Amino acid sequence: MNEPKTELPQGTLDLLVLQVAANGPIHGYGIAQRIKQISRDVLQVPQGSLYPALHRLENRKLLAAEWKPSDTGRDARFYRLTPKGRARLQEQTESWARLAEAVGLILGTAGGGAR
Amino acid sequence: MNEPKTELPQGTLDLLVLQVAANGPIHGYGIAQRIKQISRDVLQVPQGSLYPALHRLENRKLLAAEWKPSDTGRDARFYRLTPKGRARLQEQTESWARLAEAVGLILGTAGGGAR
DNA sequence: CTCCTACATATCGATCTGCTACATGTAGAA
DNA sequence: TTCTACATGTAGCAGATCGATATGTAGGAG
Repeated sequence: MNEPKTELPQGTLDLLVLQVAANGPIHGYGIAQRIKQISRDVLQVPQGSLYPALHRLENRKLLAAEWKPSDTGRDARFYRLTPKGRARLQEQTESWARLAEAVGLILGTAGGGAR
Repeated sequence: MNEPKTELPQGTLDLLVLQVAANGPIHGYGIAQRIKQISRDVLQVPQGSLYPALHRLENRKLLAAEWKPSDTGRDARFYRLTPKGRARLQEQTESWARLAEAVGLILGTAGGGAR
């Protein structure tokens, strides 16, 4: 009934999109599907977040795009990672790891740090 | 030289503050110190983020505050968790766990999903 | 005496980003 | 015909973090 809404913290969306795009050319709609699928429906990316993010990443030359027919025959915009994007993905991934570890440390305090 | 700047994604700060405040009354400055210390200097909370966050949390009745002299004798504002704050902390903690797991799944894709 | 650092709080404005709602259009199934 | 899946896009709002700036005390270095 009440599925908890997991909103994406700032910066997280870029990381996810870059990672998914790193696995080969894929269009926006597909990116959203994959994120949802791989995360077992935990992460759902609304279009209003997705497309602006894609445009952002393209403007910053982290992604490159071209129009090509999708599986269904209709034209879609396929994105692939640029070298710059690949570098950024690595940075972001490390940054996320640091953050996750640090937050884990703080949250671990609850049980009593010394335990 | 270039220490990587770990900026706090939206919402994360509240979680950290609530958690630290859960360990007993503490003033703002002390909260920042603790977060920095426990995270081994990975997480540093600027004043420009900290105090607005504290006011926010107080307005929402997640924290309660009172003026008391600190260890050094000067007056400081001590915060403690309200019952509502405790509930929120639990929610946020679970939410964070879900998010961290989901992001982990996506990032894990790099090595080859099936593996 | 003066300067600098640590303690302690606070606000303002810039900036970024994510979300809701809305708009467009095709194709196939019910 | 109506509804869903596919596929992209924009406008405007809401929310949060950050850097810069301000105030004031106390103690140690020079």
